[in-house]
Amino acid sequence: MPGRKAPEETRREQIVSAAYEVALRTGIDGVTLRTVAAKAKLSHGLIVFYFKQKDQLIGALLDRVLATTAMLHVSQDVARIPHAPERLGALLRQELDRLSRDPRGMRLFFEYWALGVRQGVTRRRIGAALERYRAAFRTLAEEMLPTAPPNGTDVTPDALAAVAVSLVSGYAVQAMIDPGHFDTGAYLAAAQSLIERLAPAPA
Amino acid sequence: MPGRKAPEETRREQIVSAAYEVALRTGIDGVTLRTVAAKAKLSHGLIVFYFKQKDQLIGALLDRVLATTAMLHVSQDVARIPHAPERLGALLRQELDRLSRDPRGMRLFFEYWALGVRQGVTRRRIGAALERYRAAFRTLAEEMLPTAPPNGTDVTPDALAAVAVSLVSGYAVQAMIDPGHFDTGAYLAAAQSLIERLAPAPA
DNA sequence: TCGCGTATTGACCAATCGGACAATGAATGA
DNA sequence: TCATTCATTGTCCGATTGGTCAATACGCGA
Repeated sequence: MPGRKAPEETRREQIVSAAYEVALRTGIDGVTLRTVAAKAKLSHGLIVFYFKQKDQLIGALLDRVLATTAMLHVSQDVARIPHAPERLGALLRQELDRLSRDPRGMRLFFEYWALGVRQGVTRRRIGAALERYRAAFRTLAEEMLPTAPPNGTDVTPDALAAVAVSLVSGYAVQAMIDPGHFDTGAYLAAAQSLIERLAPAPA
Repeated sequence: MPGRKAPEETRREQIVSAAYEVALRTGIDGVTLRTVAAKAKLSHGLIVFYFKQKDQLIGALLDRVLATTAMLHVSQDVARIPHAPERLGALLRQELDRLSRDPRGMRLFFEYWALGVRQGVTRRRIGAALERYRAAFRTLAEEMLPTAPPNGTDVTPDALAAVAVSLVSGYAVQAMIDPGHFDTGAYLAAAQSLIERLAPAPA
């Protein structure tokens, strides 16, 4: 039953969505022209029609993965917290919660990350996404660290932001592989305590 | 040229080594009966002879990956440092250095990690390896944290060890994907500073 | 109403995969 | 010395993959 049906740009999005669903269940390896076509209820020839090469579909899928995984959204509730370190701690909690609720996206992120280590294009895009994610934390970090560090040690906002990202991704690595055993509460408490200690006395 | 040549157990090891070399270059996907056979200069039929299923070869390869990646070896030099937090900091530096020198193993670790999220057997083995790695840090953490936490906050040794693991793996995630841009020195300094702040006054 | 362009299909192809298996040659014990 | 054992090879097979392409059905402008 060929013919025109959906507006052009929607088709691509529909296909990527199908690919995303497949990838969430079976990983990048499971994303095949035919599995995606089946999920989208299209012929696999059509997938090739819109994405000339499979790599282009995988590339388009990366966009969605990064958008849903490596994007930091500071909620209103968090933004209202006056004490900066506490705000950072709340943001950390929010991210860990998000990871706990839906770990599937993070797995895809790591799969792409492994790909990116060898693929120049993928690497740059993931690097940029990580940098954006870090930058969001850096804004908070700058408010937390006055020009003169409290204890004489030099903790730059940049480095603090990187540590925050490590705390998030490291949590995923450890907790997702062994959800029953890992003590999320204690982890979060320790992380927040470390951050709290870094700040000058609360206003 | 069939016939007997190498003692039985050596063959398996030789094959796994070949598989490891292949995997370091091309990832798990690149590990194929034929590529491994070529690297080991054997026929691919022989690989099947020793590992009845390809999964068993992949499983055996995981052992090597975990042994070379998620294994914490406390060197003599580090062990000699008297001040506990400083010792932990040195250990952190050692691990980051190790990752910088050879990042390839870590990529394989993450590939297996992504596999493990869905494969029960793989998951348990990676989880156990991570637990061992954490335990090594926990020993140090316990020496650092007296029964009564210094600042009233409850940072358990377990949680501190988990944070240390996060700092290592998080470093890999961020630095390996963008080696030129990431400031390793500042990161290490910040991490060490955070740890230092946690300890009671140095003896 | 009739082409025209194009979105869509399904059949087809070569390559590659994991795995099965008969054939073979070397070492070993009697 | 010879038969037995088994490590080793290469061929073969079915399944799956990414990709090509002719055929086709549908919407739209004339």
